Amino acid sequence: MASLDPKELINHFPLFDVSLASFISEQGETKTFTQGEVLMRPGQFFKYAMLIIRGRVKLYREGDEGEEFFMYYLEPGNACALSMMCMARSQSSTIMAVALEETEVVMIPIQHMDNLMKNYPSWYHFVIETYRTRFEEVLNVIDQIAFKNMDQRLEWYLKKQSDVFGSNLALTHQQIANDINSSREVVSRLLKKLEINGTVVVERNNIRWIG
Amino acid sequence: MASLDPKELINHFPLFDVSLASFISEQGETKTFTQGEVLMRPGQFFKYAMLIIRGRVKLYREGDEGEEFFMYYLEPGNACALSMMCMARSQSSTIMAVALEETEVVMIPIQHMDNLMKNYPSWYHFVIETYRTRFEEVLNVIDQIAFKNMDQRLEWYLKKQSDVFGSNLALTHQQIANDINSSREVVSRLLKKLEINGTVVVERNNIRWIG
DNA sequence: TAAGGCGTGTGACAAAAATCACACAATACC
DNA sequence: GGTATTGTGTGATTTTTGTCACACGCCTTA
Repeated sequence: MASLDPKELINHFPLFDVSLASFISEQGETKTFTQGEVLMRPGQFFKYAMLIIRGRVKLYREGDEGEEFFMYYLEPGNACALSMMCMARSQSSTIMAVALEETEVVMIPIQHMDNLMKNYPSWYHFVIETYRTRFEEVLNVIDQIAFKNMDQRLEWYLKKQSDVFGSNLALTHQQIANDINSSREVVSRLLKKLEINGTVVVERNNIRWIG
Repeated sequence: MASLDPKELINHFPLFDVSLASFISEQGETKTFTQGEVLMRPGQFFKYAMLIIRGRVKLYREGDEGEEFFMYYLEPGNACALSMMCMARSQSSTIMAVALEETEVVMIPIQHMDNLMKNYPSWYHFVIETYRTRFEEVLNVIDQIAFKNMDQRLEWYLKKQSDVFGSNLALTHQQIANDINSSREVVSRLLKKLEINGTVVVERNNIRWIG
């Protein structure tokens, strides 16, 4: 149970001022999720706002028949926007968040929210900034699936992945197909095109993003 | 220039407490947009948070080639979530908001935000609730376009329209096609199916939603 | 090194949706 | 009333994407 150092907190969350960081380090509980563990699932009621300190979390939408659709990752310095809309009466929002690797999270109980909002301007700046970023992200996702074809969506997806993981993407075609809600064969074919095009190199279990 | 009555404000915004309502009625500027006027356009920097008092606003996403994709309506008692993420450095968010009819809006200058957040808990409850609602809405849109076929999307679209406008929808097939980013012919054919199915009655310039 | 699982490649086909071409009915407007 | 405009209906065709069937290579492990 690593104790929470205000300085380290500010390192990850530069918007926080000192008093906020020390408040959170006192009142927040840190929790470590193991790889594959679910941070958030459909219909859940939130008792904590969650800040990512270490690790990586994958957010995706679930369809009625169990399909998945990747939305974005949370990294250290991010917060889970949905967890901060915590006053919500528990609605069955079908969104899933799972830890991609071992992930350390600061959990702030919701009863502190009023206090935080009222007395720590840097907190609500952070909250608003978090919402804004995620909203933009989700709007971009809509652009892709509303206006673009599979080939462009695939390219956009790979670029987004490489922003997070670097140019070597340890992904199978099947995993990609799941993330963009397509099928393995289609992904294989489109990847081949991109390879000819020179934007990727396709290897077994690995895709090198050239751009 | 209708003066702003705190009581009327609370009528539309039941989450507001009295002190908040009177602050807003003093500091907010009311503005009336005419039909078709743009409240918000791509790349705009916000100077005001906008609350809808009267009328109706249509929000949609614009594609690179000028395509439109309908997202949701704002009605009296709603606020424009994006306008409240106003501290943002002006990002070219390609979202459009236009008045569907004559629409009255309370504009709250952003310099009051800190004060509102700090001293009016009912304000930030309202802000969070606004974000939450819109986020959910946008996630539902993603569900539709990610997981559903055109026929289901059309049905969902019509249902959403009827929630706002009642069962008589004064829409042409072309307008619908624009909103869901499809083509007129496809919409015509699917509407015919829905009519046989018994969920709508198709008339010229009008669709009766039966459900 | 043989066997089996997993990841990938590919052709043939099916389904969904977009596009093209045109007919025609309802309404608006002279 | 006649004409133009706008909205709708419908077949034929194309494009895009998904599905099926199967081959094959790589990698693990027994």
